[in-house]
Amino acid sequence: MAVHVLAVLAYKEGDRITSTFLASSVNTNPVMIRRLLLDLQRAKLIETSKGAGSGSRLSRAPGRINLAEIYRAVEESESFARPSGKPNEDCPVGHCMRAALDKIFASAQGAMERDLEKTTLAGLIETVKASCCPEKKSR
Amino acid sequence: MAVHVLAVLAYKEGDRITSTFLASSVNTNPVMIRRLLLDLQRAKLIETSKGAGSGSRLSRAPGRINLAEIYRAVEESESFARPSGKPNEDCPVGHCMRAALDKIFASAQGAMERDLEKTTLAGLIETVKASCCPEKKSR
DNA sequence: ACTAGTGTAACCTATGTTGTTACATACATG
DNA sequence: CATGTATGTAACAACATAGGTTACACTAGT
Repeated sequence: MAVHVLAVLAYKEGDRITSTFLASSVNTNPVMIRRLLLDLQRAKLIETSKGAGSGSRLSRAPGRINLAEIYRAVEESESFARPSGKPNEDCPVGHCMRAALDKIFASAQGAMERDLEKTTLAGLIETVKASCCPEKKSR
Repeated sequence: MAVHVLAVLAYKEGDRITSTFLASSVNTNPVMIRRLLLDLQRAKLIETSKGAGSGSRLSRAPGRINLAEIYRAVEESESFARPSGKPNEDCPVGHCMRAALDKIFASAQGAMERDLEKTTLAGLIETVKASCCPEKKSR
């Protein structure tokens, strides 16, 4: 969903878009969008200004933003891979295993992000345009 | 957690272990374990027999089981990456984007699994033994 | 000052996950 | 064959989490 928002921002490159507009575009409500925008701001992917006539825009060209960055920007607040964060160290082996697994899993996640880095926001948009929009142009 | 269970089974290689034993080892209850074992059976990672004096054991040597298999065995029933499965196709671009994203994400997940394939259950256990157990040997 | 917008908190609801109890079934053993 | 042990599975409560809603303070352009 973060990607969807970024894609809209990329589409209207340079313009400041309000969270209300984004919300209706992604079909959710402004608050969810704003919560998401905060993450993206922290990741320096967008710039947001306050006050009347303001909104958000990309802080970089869509060709210089890759999907791994977006993933990271939202992933850390969604903390995947740690659903069972029990400090339940009843057996020492379990705790050691966790440490070992964390390392292995971090490596795997690294591999995944390296793959995501290969796609930029601009590239994604082109793919979308090419693969789908010709079929149905209106609406 | 699935890995934890498999590790115990690997540790007691060949023996049939009851779900009750595994449950206390992982500090959960037998039903959770059995639910997990069903996934692992489907993935042909373990064999389980019914009746008295029965239980589960690995169906292959721990050196021939890699973490990607385990991940796949449990992941499909946990269906990660599809949390927002809304059929909410209010805008056509959104639907196309989803398709494109699915492809990209599948690729990324593939990269991750390829990384996980590099570690076998036996390898993991060795790592655990080497990195941790020497420090505290008892309990 | 007024208005349009963000940032943020409090709260509710729906959904999923975990834990628990219960029971039918299967099988090994005496 | 009777019995005890273990799995498979369903039903349900307890809990955690995500998503949505409302409300309100604050900021900046007009």
